[in-house]
Amino acid sequence: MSKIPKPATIQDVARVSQVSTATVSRVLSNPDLVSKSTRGAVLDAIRETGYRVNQAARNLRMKRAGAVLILVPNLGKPFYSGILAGISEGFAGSDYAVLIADTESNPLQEETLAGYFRDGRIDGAISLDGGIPSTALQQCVTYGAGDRIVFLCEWVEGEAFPVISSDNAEGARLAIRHLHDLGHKKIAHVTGPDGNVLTAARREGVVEERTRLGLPARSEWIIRGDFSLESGHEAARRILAMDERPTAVFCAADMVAFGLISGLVAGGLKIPGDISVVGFDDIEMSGSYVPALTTIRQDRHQLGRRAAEVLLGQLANTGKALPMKSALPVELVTRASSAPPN
Amino acid sequence: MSKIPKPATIQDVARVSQVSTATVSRVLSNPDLVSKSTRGAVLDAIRETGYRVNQAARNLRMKRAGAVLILVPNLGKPFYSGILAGISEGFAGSDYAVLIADTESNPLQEETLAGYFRDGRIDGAISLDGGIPSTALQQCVTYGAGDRIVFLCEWVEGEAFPVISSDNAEGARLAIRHLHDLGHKKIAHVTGPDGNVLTAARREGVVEERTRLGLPARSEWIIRGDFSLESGHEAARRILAMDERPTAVFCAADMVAFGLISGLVAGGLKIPGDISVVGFDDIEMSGSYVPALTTIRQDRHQLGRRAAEVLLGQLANTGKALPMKSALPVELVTRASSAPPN
DNA sequence: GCCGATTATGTAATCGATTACACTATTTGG
DNA sequence: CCAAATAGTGTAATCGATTACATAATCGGC
Repeated sequence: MSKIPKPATIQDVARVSQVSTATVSRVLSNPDLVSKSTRGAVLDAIRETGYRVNQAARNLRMKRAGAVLILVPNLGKPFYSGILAGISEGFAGSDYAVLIADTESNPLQEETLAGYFRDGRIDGAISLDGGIPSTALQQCVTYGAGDRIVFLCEWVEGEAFPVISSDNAEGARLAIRHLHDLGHKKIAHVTGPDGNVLTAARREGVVEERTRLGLPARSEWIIRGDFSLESGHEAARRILAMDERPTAVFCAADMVAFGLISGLVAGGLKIPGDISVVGFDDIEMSGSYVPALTTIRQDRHQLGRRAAEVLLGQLANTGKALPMKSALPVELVTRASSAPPN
Repeated sequence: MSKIPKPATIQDVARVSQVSTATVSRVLSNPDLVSKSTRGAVLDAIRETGYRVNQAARNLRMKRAGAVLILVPNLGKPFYSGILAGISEGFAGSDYAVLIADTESNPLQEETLAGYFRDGRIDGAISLDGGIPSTALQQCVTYGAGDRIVFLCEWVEGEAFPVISSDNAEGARLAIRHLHDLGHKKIAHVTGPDGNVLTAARREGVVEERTRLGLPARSEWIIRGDFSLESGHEAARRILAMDERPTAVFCAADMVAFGLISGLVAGGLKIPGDISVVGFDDIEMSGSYVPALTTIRQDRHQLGRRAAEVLLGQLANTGKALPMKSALPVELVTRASSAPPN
């Protein structure tokens, strides 16, 4: 039996450094209140004892949960990985634990989110899911959590929570402009699901830019999708059946582009020879897909970091909400799936 | 200003039901010790006050962390989503919070994992990463956490922790047998990265079954990959350059199969016409890929659940470790990417 | 009808931190 | 040189649960 060294408490540190626990606590959380010499002695004692603060005790006393919850629509979508990494990084320095919940596999019950706040299990939340019911959000507000919820990428229309997202409309415009610059005129767009805020923003960008550039618009060139591989494949079927095929397609997500490309290829078309394809997101696979996908890059890592920072700010400021919407820049990444029309 | 109802404590419940806090506590954690009538009164009071136990207080008193950590090699890989869902589900009933860490984006420092245990931030861990250094694991053992670590899918060779995984060798055998049954004789295998336990298990299954069936083996038909799309693509290049091409390829992961297929198609081959392809994992995309991928399905949800159950068992049993290795069955899913050779 | 076992409940210590308040020593201002 | 302000530290209450121990009541056996 090896003996397990039991962790040092603040009492131990106080004893070793010959001060009260109050002073030790102050050294940790408010060093300026303590004289330089005492502070040195305490820090030495901390090093000597290997003391680490017990979060459960601190949380209890401070009436915090010491945790934040991240709501992800579907962990399986590669798009979210970089974002989660960014979020983790953003919270790394803090003493908050990061909980992750998949809202698709574990559909959020109406009162679940508010329940987490009520039970003091979380101090704040970041939602990547724009599909949270308003009623659920209102319940959180009731529990005073209204200023500790941040939306990331997606958001709920009509609710006043801070939102960090990419400049979706600009991304769409960039994609259209790129295709236009290559010489394309007949440009189709595969959208996301109806009712999704990203779908709306990107579609608007498409329509706006297409109008601005004086490009022809046919209603069948706006194809409804749902961000999935399948929907891209379905879009390919539709396009193959069109009398007047577009020469380029901008997809609202990379996954859609993959489905589209394999569908078109299966239908005998060459990419980008016959049809150019542009995606959105720049997920990891996109660079190594065959053909490598031209796409709009979202800085997923940065998005995550920013959301973490905003939430940390809210948690620190005992002050009130700071509702705001910040859009991070996006970038066109030109690869092999787009080329001039022949 | 709406007033925020402050949460009821165990004291409130005690007052309302006219018993001591001790009794209330017992009703919650050890109902049999309390008489039926008192129990009823307490439960009524709990309902009336809307009492929820404060985890921070409970954890402090019980010297637990109330959390478990899941170590995931790369959250971005679609393979992990179902597993995480299963794990969450497994812990749903318990009062453990589930923390998730991505070991690739946030490489685990040597002492980090042990540090989590030492600081009482976690009670247990599930690792999907077989690349944890033995030294780090030994440190955990030092802190008495040796029987609260469970490996899932991957594991560390030579360490005595419980392992839950799929029957990898059997999966490989199934794949080879399937191709053999279709009439293939020249079967290649794209492996995972060297040094990975899954790579080894699957390769052994391939070699074993190929031998058993008396199939020819050429060393160039074992192609080293790394579970990535790129490595599949690279494998395609190699195969295209071979004098004696295999008529079927079994890939150690679906992602590899996707890369392989697109590479082969780009090289002018038809799948499965010229070459049949079988993957491993059955990730979400596989069914909707074009062509739909024949693959070995791992029950990811079940894997996650089992790991959660095993860890919960260890956490409940104050007893000692129960090192064991359990292999869940796998299943062949026949789709469009495999067919008889022509 | 008495004694020990069993059942049901209460009292109070405890987990390990934070912080209001009190106190002393030192500095500042007039 | 004294009152008031400031700086530095300690005492002890507190956060909200669990649980060892004490106590009271009930039961069964002989």
